Amino acid sequence: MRHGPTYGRCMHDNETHHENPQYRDRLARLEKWRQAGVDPYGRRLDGLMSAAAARNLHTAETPHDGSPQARVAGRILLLRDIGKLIFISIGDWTGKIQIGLAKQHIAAGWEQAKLLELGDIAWFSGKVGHTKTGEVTIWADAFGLAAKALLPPPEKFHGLADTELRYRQRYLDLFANPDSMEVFLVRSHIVQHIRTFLHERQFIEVETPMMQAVAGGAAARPFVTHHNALDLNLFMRISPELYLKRLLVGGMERVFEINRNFRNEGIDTRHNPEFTMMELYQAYSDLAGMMELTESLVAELADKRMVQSGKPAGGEAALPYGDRMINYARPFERVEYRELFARHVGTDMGDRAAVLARATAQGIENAASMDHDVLVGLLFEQHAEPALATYDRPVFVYDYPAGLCPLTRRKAGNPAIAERFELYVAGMELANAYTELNDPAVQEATFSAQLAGQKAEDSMAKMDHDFITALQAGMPPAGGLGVGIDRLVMLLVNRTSIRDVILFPLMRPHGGRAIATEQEDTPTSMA
RNA sequence: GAGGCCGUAGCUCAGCUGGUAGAGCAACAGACUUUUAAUCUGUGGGUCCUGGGUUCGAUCCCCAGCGGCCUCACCA
Repeated sequence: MRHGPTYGRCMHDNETHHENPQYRDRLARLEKWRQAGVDPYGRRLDGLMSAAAARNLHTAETPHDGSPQARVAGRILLLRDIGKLIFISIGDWTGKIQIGLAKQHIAAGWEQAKLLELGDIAWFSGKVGHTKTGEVTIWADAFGLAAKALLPPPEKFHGLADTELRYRQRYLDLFANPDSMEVFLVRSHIVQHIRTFLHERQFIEVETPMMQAVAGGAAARPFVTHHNALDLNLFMRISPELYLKRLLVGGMERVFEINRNFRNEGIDTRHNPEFTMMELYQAYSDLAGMMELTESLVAELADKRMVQSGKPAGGEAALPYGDRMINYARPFERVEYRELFARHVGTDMGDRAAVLARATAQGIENAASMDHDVLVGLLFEQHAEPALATYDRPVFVYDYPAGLCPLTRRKAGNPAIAERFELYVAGMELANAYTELNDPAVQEATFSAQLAGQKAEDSMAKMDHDFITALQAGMPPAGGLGVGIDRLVMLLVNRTSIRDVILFPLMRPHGGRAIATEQEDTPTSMA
């Protein structure tokens, strides 16, 4: 989209729409800068200090008019012109700092100082002092325009509240709403900490294909795309699992990947079509190893967050989420799938007759002809999962019915149970782990059974023969773990919508489906 | 995909049983050398999401469409 005269909903209107007068006023002011010999779109600035660093230069001994010199740059968020003195608050991604522009100190540049307006990006240098009310202030002796803003910024006190504009024009959200900037800075720190955590445990980070001829490793509908030169339909991956396991076969004993998966499913407060997963595999480990790893990682991250938000480390280990508190103190709660099932469904999950009766009473169609474990899974979702939302601590649910986990090793001495856990926090599935299946014959059989049970419209899944070949070459016994990064961030920064922790969540384009369809018909290549 | 709620000035929001739209901030003109969402005086600014319908008359009622949020379904 080109420069428009306004934000948001009207931006699809073209030149027939009259221009926003504020846009014209700003264009006129841009011309004044040019007439003053200033390029309103500046160049590289050296020797800059962050707003936070500049503020930290100020101490109890600092005199009013300041002593240490600082040079800062940022967006003008507040501007109070009181005649021969202008107070400006600029913001950068470390926070805000006040600038004092006094006519007596600026002299020749005073005319230009009066040209500055809200939203402009500017730099200032001067001494760090304070006002008589104690506000830390850079008393500027030099300044300049770094970039002219032609659009007026959102309201200075309320920020940008319109959720649609916040997601579609995230750049506005980021500079107008400091809380939103904070979310994404914290997100970056969380991901960085995960990498450090895993590197310390001798994992290496890898990248595996996002475009796959066979989309495997999870039960989900994939997106379809096409490679022109090979004239080949490809799927966007729904999981990196089958590739990461190939690396175990190759001898990479501890691998992880933090990257996007794509699932062609619905969108809601916990689901975005593209989402970020951390997936890892550790040779010679198992479910218990994954549980220890997950608990350490999540508890550490929660602890870091508590320290960041000013709570003493080692105290009450709780973080707010929505209208409640989640307590991340170790050890997390552990509960067996079978026990939860019995508690909330009311029968033993191994009791075929009782399960069937319960399912029929529930109104599940064709219950009698359905796989027993699938029925168990349905009843679990209906009764036990909602109960998990009431826990105020993270809960490991472990030992799943084998029929629900085709890529998982069966429990020693109990082939009906798969060595799998899911970690639930505030009712959300946050992590998922397994003792991996490394027997190629069993793997092939479970794949086949899974494919046979698939509905026609879902059967984009195919047998991944090369993966079976890989297992035949020998994969070490291993533990595998997946953690939903977006959801982890949601929990740690207290946002109940996944769109608040994804910079650019998927939005229907303006103009609706018609435009999307037109684009579909357009050739995708110039060649 | 289904249901509920929503779309009003650049931004944040009011707008009664239907009578032709308001505030704050922002903008424009002016005053002001320690403000803190600065203050004070004055001025301008609207396709009330779009298109139909009902009505003497629609921001308001009805229908359809577009977009958003929430709940549900599929999924993690």
